[in-house]
Amino acid sequence: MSEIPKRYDHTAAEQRWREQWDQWKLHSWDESRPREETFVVDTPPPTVSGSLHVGHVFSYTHQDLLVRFQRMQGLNIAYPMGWDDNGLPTERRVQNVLGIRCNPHLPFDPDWTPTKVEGMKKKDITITEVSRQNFIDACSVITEEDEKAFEHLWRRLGLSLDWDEQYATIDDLSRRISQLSYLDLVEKDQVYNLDSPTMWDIDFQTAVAQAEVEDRPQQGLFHDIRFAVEDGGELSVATTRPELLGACIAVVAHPDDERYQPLFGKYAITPLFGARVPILAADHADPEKGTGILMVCTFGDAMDVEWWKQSRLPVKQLIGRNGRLVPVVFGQAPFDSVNPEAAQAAYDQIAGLTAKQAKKKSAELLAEEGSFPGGGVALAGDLRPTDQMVKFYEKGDRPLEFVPTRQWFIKILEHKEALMAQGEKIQWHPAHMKTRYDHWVEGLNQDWCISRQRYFGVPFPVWYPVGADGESVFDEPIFAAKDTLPIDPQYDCPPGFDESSRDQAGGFTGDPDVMDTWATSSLTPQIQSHWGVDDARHEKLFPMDVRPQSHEIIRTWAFYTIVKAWMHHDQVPWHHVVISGWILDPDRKKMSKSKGNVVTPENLLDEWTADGVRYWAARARLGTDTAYDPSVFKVGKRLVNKVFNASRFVLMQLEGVEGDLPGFEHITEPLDMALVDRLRMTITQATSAFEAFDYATAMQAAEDDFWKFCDHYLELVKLRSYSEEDTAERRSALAALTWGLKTFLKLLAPFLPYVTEEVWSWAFASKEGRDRSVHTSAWPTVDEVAGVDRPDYDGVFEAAVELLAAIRGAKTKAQKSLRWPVARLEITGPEVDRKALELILNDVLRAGHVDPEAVSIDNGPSPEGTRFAVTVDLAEAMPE
RNA sequence: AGGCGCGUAGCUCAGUUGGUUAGAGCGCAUCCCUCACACGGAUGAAGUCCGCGGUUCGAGUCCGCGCGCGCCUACCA
Repeated sequence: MSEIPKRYDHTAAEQRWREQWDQWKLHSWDESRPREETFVVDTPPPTVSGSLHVGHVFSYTHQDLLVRFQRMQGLNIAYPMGWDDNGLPTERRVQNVLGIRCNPHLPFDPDWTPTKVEGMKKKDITITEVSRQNFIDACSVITEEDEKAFEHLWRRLGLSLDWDEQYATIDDLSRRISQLSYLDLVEKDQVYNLDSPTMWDIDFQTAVAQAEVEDRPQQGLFHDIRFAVEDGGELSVATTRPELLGACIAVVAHPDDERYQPLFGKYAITPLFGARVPILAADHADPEKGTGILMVCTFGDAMDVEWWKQSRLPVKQLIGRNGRLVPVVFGQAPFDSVNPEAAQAAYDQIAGLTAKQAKKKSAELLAEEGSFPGGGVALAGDLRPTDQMVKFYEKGDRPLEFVPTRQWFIKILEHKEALMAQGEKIQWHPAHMKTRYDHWVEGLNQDWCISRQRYFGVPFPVWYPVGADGESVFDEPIFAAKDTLPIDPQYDCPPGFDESSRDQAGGFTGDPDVMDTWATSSLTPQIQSHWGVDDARHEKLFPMDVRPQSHEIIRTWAFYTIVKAWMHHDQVPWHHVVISGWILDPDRKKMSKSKGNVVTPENLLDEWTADGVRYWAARARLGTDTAYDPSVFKVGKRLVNKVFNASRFVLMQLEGVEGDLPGFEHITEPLDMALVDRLRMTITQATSAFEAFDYATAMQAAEDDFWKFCDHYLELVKLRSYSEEDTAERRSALAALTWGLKTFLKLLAPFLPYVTEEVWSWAFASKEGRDRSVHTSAWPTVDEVAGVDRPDYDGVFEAAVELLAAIRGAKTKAQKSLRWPVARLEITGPEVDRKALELILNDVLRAGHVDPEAVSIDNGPSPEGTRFAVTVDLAEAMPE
């Protein structure tokens, strides 16, 4: 046994164990072992350019707790680390830090090296355009620093990740597998490209998918606009988007709406632009809302898009990709007008404006005399405020528009049932999180748009022929061969072509878009398993056991991953999804950087120890959002200290022992048997909780019993174990202490990996094999102590605790030290309790400093809720 | 507007299939340096289990209706 320090220096110990674990390769996946002995985790790759905050510490600790339990079960752990450096956050960060922009049409420049412009004045920075490959290289330079920060924190926190298994979502392997996935879906006819109105962010100038859209409340203004009816009369339309009046293709009311039934089939004439538009019946018109009749524009909202698709009416697109109104010519299809000159004069005043500016200007024009056909004012009454929900890109600042563009889609709408069935095959923890998945799948209304008009990302491995007329033939894409991946169609040429025919009539052109980042991160299981690259490895890792993640990305990360695994493999990607909650600040809002309420994790580790911080995370139940409460760190640190000191005490008792530590066959004293019996229950509870992924309950069971071990058992057994003589009584104590401590260390090891390993190394570690580290030692089972008898009566431990508390209470009330001797102790109680008490009476009397001669025990009633009535008379004075 | 979850001590949270007198920690109060630990320990005070109604011998727990909070979906005339 090595020298035991008096105090726990957590900083030094943590560092020492980190290095030792690395040296032992304790967390490495063993590729040679079979799948059934392996536990595979689909680790969430953090967005590396995001900030590190306590939320990360929280959820990554949860994964690690489960992993550590499985490792102690003897399983081979595959727990890799991924980095999400693909996509907009990285693109923006790299642009800002290096002062560059990606231009995928530029050739790769092997001599270019990134230079930081951070801290320079804005006017001194000249933006350099670089090729996509140079941009990707620059990204890896910048993200490397961010990854270092994560890795440093993760290591300090004691996450048992396999650092030899890392990937990044923009690296060659990830790009290769993303492109392979796309080509596989092309072969399976699950992907198509289409020129159609799509949700479009005017600032990022890219298409976005349904999952990336969020609704935000906005205040809109109803404009009541008078339309003339061709055969005479008029109608009034209420709209919040008067700037789209020129895009109006029809006016619709509900088929049952008697007010408008006489008008169906007639035509209306729009004010200002004099367009002749049909008046039609449509189910989506709500008679209660507005005036009950509305204008359909291309495109004001998703309903307009839906209705337009089945209407066969032309598109009159006014909103451009930059969000400004595009120039159009009135009098030419589709912008026909009964008065082209007036229409053009009106439109020229709003062309080039943003939608917001055009809205205001349109209202002014509509309020002018003569704006209504044949004289009068088209804008009726006052503008009326209305609360509306408007679709935004989740990262965007201005509302989405529907703009016709060519995009790639994965078919998901026609697979709702199958995807729902896949959700059924996965165990969700907690179970109610599955309803979020179900709701999302039920509510799908668009196929998955996977193309983005950005520069930094995984390109589509596709080219298009360019016809003799110079137009790209999008219906005849040329796909890359799978064995050439990853490719970039901006540099690489399709088979049979060379660079000279790029973008030439009769030649080819590369697809300019990149994939949605989810198209890559939906493949994290396949990236880790090296699907399509290393079949043997794939078989050993796929499907995985567990996907840990948080609940807000069920509709994206979980959903898309399930989609891909089903389409590629007809399998679920993993058998369990484990959902962590959020850390909320005291106002019950999610902690996030933008709200300025994040706490830097490294300081927490310094102050409260890594184990203490892990304790804090482990206290939160699965899937439950938890208020940030720093007082819990203190409790964690207290537990760490307690483990250290209690262990020191136990091992001091063992100091004189020759040879092996006493085995549990020496456990003969009733109190010691009672300790073993308590631990049987604790082992059972902790194990079944962990098997259900409920680490919080597992920890609570271990922690509660450990405190009882310290506060009660150690106090009771102390004086018996102090004895110098080698008696059976003492040997029983030492055996129980040894086994008890060893078991508690194991039960607490997943939560407090550092301090338990430190203590383990003093007494229990072997040179080789699983017992070298507590973290690979076997998780305790009740079978180990099958040979230890139970005490003859129940409640032995509880009876001892109750009597000792009565003795201590008397001393505390008298404001005496707990060592103060007891002159007389009278105990009365029912027979069954007295029998139990008698089994351990000597231990209690020793711990309470009671002379056995001063005790009387009688049959009699005890007060409600107690076993005994106890009278304690203290001695007059403390003996010298 | 639908759905999911939640509402228990000043605070953060446990509370199994309904079953004596509802628990823990923090905080608070009083006390104790004791040969593992004062980075410790002992003892104690503290609750209308959100409200109303119902089922039941019995409800924090089950059912109904409200109220409040969070989230997920839907909602751009």
